[in-house]
Amino acid sequence: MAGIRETKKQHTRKAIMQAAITLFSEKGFEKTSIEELARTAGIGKGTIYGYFQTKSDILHAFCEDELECLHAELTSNADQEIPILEQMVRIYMSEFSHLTENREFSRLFMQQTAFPRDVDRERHLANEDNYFKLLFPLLEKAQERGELRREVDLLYITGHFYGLYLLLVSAWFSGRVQTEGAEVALATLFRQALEGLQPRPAPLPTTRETP
Amino acid sequence: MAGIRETKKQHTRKAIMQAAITLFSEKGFEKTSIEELARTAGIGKGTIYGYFQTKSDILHAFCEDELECLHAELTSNADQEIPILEQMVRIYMSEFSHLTENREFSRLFMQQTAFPRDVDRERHLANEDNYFKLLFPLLEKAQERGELRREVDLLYITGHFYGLYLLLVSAWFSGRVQTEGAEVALATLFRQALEGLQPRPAPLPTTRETP
DNA sequence: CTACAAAGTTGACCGCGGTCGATTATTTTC
DNA sequence: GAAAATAATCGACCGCGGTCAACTTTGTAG
Repeated sequence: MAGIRETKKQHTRKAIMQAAITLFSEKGFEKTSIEELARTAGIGKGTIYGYFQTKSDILHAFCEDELECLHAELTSNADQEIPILEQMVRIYMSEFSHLTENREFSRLFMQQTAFPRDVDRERHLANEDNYFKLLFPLLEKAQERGELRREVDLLYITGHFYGLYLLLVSAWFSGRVQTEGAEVALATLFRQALEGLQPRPAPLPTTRETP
Repeated sequence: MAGIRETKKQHTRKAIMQAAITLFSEKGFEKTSIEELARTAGIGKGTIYGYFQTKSDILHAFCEDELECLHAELTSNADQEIPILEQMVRIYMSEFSHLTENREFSRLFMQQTAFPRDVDRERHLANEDNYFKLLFPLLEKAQERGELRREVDLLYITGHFYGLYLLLVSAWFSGRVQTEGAEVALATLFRQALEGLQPRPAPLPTTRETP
């Protein structure tokens, strides 16, 4: 038996998602009401809550799809031979350019991603682990090539890049960084992180100039 | 003339803030309704909107007070002679320990701080500038002492520390970092940022345990 | 003091996100 | 097949944040 119920459920879920994509893109997340969403999907208002717990959850589901797609894209495009700096810039700029496509949308997404509610913690960690699966191999290779210090934990290295990415996004939302200047800024930050903020020790361990 | 109006306004504002502090601390931000807030402050619901534009604004006002207090505390405690690493850890751990005191509260605050709505942009930038005023002198001194590269823009240096702080907070909210482990994690990240993620070209002249 | 203008206050009202018990559709049991 | 059990759907309903036109209080001009 195919299971009429299961079929219908899948169909309804698709309908909700489709309506969400349409309406969110058309008039934005905030301006779209649940009632309108339900009407567009051809179902009752309450039904939505059988599929998603909150309005934001619908956004999340949508973003997760996007992210999955993005990951797939990155995984296939990942060129493990180019310098790690360039790899990281590419990856995070791909993400960033998704952000710029819908500002309001992305604000909510970033707010929930960076500082998730306790309820979303599990899902959030799973998402992050996916990220690690993507990044770790690249970073390991870079370690082997001698581009990254071997004694630094991969989790920390990931953290550095992600932290600087958060900074960039934050600066973008606050208007301190424009869309056009983002790539340069990110590349600069990444390069500085690689090279270190303190002066590199001179080839000859000469003493300080001024005591 | 004392100005009855001005006096009353100040008084009302104080009353709202006082009610907010009480109720937010007691039952949390989300669980406190504007109506209850108004009742507690002894005024009508609509009056609140003569003083604050949104419910979040009340939170913001409260947080700004906190921040101002924090800044004052930091400015007076700032010891410009200790290593910059330690200075930065102290400053950001002060902030962090404020966060841990009220989780729900802080989530909202961080969400709005890191990814502010366009409406709040101006206020946000002003806040950040305050931060810079606090940090820049310390960083400049560190540059002069040779602890930080002189050719790196102070804005970028600030960015590095702030980005890693964002990361830490994010990891704390997602449960990846516990409250107790935060300081060690942050210090590690900061140290790595200073030293750089790529292998140093020459060994550090300071200490060297294992060849 | 009076009349008028300006500023401040108010609660009924709106639309929203989210809940819930009643209703309908599907599956299981016999 | 019918009947019982379970799952899915629905929209009236709730409390909330936020608005607004009517109203009250304060300041000012003659």
